[in-house]
Amino acid sequence: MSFDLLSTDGDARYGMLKTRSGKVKTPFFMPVCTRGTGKFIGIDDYNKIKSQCIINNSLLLSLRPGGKLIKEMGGLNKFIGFNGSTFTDSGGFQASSPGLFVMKSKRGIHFRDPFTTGKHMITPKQSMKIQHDIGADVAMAFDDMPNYGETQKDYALSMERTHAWAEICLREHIALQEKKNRQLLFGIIQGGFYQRLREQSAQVIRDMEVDDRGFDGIATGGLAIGEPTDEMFKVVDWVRPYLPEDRCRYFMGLGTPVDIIEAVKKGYDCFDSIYPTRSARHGNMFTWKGFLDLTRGKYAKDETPLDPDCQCEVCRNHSKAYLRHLFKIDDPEGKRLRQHHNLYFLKEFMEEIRKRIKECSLDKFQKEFSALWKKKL
RNA sequence: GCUUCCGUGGCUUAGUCUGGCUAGAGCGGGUGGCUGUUAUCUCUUAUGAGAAAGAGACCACCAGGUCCCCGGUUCGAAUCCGGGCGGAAGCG
Repeated sequence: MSFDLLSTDGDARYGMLKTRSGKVKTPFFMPVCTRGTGKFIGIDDYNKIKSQCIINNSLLLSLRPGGKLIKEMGGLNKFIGFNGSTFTDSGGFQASSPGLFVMKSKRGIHFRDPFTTGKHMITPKQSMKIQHDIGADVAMAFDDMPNYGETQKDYALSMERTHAWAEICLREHIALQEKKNRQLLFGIIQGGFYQRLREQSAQVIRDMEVDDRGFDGIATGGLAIGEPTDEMFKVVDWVRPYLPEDRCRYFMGLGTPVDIIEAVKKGYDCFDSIYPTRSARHGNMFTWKGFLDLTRGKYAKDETPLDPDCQCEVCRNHSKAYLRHLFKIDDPEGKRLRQHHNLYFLKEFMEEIRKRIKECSLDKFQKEFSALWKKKL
C-alpha cells in the first residue's frame, strides 16, 4: 500500500504517502508547477522551501518539451531537478481553459496547441501514455470536469464519462507499469453539485478495480471552481462517507489556508492550488497574523518583514517597504519573492496542521487561525 | 522695476487657440476579488453569436476638484477681457 495512516484527530488524518521518490507526510500542499516551472518562480525556490511535493501539468508538458524528451532525459524529477515527489495532472482541468479547450467528445478532449496552430485530441489512454513517459511519481486519471453552473444533466454526463475514462486509465496504467518502482495513479470523483451524483461517483471510483488493482489514491475534483464555500463543503460532506480509509485523499484545487484546515478536518490529505502563488503575484500575503495586503499605502515605509515569525529567506532579508516597492514597479523578482514567502508559509502551515493532528488540537488551531484570517492586515 | 511664459484632485497632466454633454486620464490612495495556472482577462481584425489570428495584460469598485483669487463680458466661462496673488526665465 502507498499510504500509511499514522494518527487521527476526529476525521483529520496524519499519515504518509509513499512514492518512488520518497515519503510524503500528509496532509500536504503541492505548489503548482504547470510547465516544469511556476510563473515567476521555479524549481530552485521549491527546493529551497523544501516542498515535499509539486504538481506539474502533463498536457502542457506533452506539448513542450514532449513526453518522450522528458523520458529520454531521465524522467520528470531528474529533468526539472526537483528534490521531492511529483504529481502530474492529466489535463482534464484544462477543458475549462478557454484558450486551450476546443471541444469534448465521448473519446476524449480536443485541445488547441498554444504553441502552434495545431489541435490535438487527448484520450484517457493517451493521457496515461503521456504521464507514464513524463514519469512523475503520481499520475492523475483523465477526467471530464464540467464548469460551475452547468445543468444536472451535464454533470451526470461528465460523471459517466469520467467513470468510463477512469477505467480506461486504470487499465492502461497497469499495462504500462513495470512491476518495481511503479508510478502511482489517483482516480477522480466528479458529479458536480448534486448529492446523488457525488455519492455514486465516490463509490464507483473507490471500488473500481482492474486485475484486482484499484487507484492508489482518490481525488475529489470539480470543486473550488467558483461556487460559494458552503456549497463546496456540502459536496465534501456528501462524499466523505465513501472515501477509503487506507488510501490518500486528494482535494484538487484547494486553496486558501482556512479552506484547507476545514478540508483536513473532513479527512483530506493532499492539496494543490494556484491560490497562494496568484495571491502573492497580486500582492496578497499569507502570515501567521492573517491575510496581509502588501499594496496598501501604510506599508510604504514599513521596515519590518512580512511576518516576524517566518523564517523564509524573504522575511529574513527584506522589509515590507521594499517588497511593496517591487510590487509597485511590477518587478519579476518581486513576484518571485512574494510567491516564495506564501509557499514557504503554506509549507509551515501544513506542518503545523500535522503537529496539531498528532496533538489532537486541530479544532483549537482552526478557531485561532480562522479568527485572524478574517480581518485584512 | 520691466518683458515673456506658467497656475486644473496628493503628483503628472488632457481640455484653453475656436466659450456649450456630468472638467477626462495615468500615477498615488481606499475597498473587495482570485482556489487541479497557456494570468478568472482585455482590445483589434468586426458585424448577433461562434471559430481563428494578432497585440497587450491581474481584475472590479470607491473616494479625492472653489479648474490660483476677485471682478467683467455672455443665455452660458477652466476657456475671452481687466486687476491681483504665486512660480519660472530673461533684461535692468
